Amino acid sequence: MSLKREHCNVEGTLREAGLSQTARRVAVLTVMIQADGPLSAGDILKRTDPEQKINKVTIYRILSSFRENRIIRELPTDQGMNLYEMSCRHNPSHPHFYCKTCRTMSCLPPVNLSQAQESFAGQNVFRIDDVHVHVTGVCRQCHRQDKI
Amino acid sequence: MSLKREHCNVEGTLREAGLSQTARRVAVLTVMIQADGPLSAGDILKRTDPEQKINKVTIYRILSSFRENRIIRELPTDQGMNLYEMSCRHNPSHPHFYCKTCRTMSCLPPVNLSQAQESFAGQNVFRIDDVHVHVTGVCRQCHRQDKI
DNA sequence: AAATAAATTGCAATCGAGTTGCATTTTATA
DNA sequence: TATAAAATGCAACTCGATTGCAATTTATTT
Ligand SMILES: [Mn+2]
Ligand SMILES: [Mn+2]
Ligand SMILES: [Zn+2]
Ligand SMILES: [Zn+2]
Repeated sequence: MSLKREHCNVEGTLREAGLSQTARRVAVLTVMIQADGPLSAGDILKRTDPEQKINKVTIYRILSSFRENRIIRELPTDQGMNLYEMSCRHNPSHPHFYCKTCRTMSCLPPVNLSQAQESFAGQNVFRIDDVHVHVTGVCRQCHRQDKI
Repeated sequence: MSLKREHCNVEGTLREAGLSQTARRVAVLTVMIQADGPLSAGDILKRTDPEQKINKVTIYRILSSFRENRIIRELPTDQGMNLYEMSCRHNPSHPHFYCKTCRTMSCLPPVNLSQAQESFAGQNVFRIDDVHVHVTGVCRQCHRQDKI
């Protein structure tokens, strides 16, 4: 489920999103593109050049701007913190497996939900306790009330 | 997607789970059974009898025991807090729709994932931004290492 | 290149859902 | 009733994430 091969271009991605090219954004996006799985804000901070000593607030603000621009997607965990991964054409939306024991999230191939239980058996999955589908968007009521 | 009609019995549910019948547990479970959608810990606190003035810590501990006994299931939101709903035979696992605008979570009927986009169109869904499948359990590595 | 306006960043403080330790109260069992 | 076990309240705490504001950096215009 890793990508690596033929992935996004940092400068081009920022330009297309209309985000100015700052050293901080380039550093964070480079980490995200090179990641082989979902990362937490703390993971990202650790993987940036220590010389840059980026503030954690900056990490969160950059992650927010990336999320708003669909450069990354945010994956909530059962532990109350979020993980992040690239959301580009090289990495379309897919299921994730979260191990409650080692608290690691791993990516799973896209699959038909009704076949999920059997299909995930071949992955790094010993036991499945729950399969949860989470749909996000805007409801009719909010659209009617012009909240968006 | 509401239940109401022919739902679980409070005393029987606690007994089957091996949980002692305390006034607090009865109050929380009654709220959960009567709920017409996922509730937050704060929602539950508000819906219990003010005369009982239950402590929020007690709410969280009761929710944990209910979750461990599969009486309820926990639904993480994009806002960093959890919602809870009954996890009994009357309410099998199903997708949820979370509106980013009004921050309300509503239940959706079980559906084939590949048909999700079209199938959810008839619900209180104006626009779908993301369909995320979240699988929870234990990975092979953790099982091998006897962490469980 | 220098000046200006706009956007980004760091720092400290703060938020808030959720947790922990411990004393007190309630429940189950004898 | 007496006793042990479990549940609860209270206060303090954790930690990921957010906010306000001043300082810095970037983009844009002379
Ligand atoms: Mn992934
Ligand atoms: Mn539901
Ligand atoms: Zn694991
Ligand atoms: Zn809404």
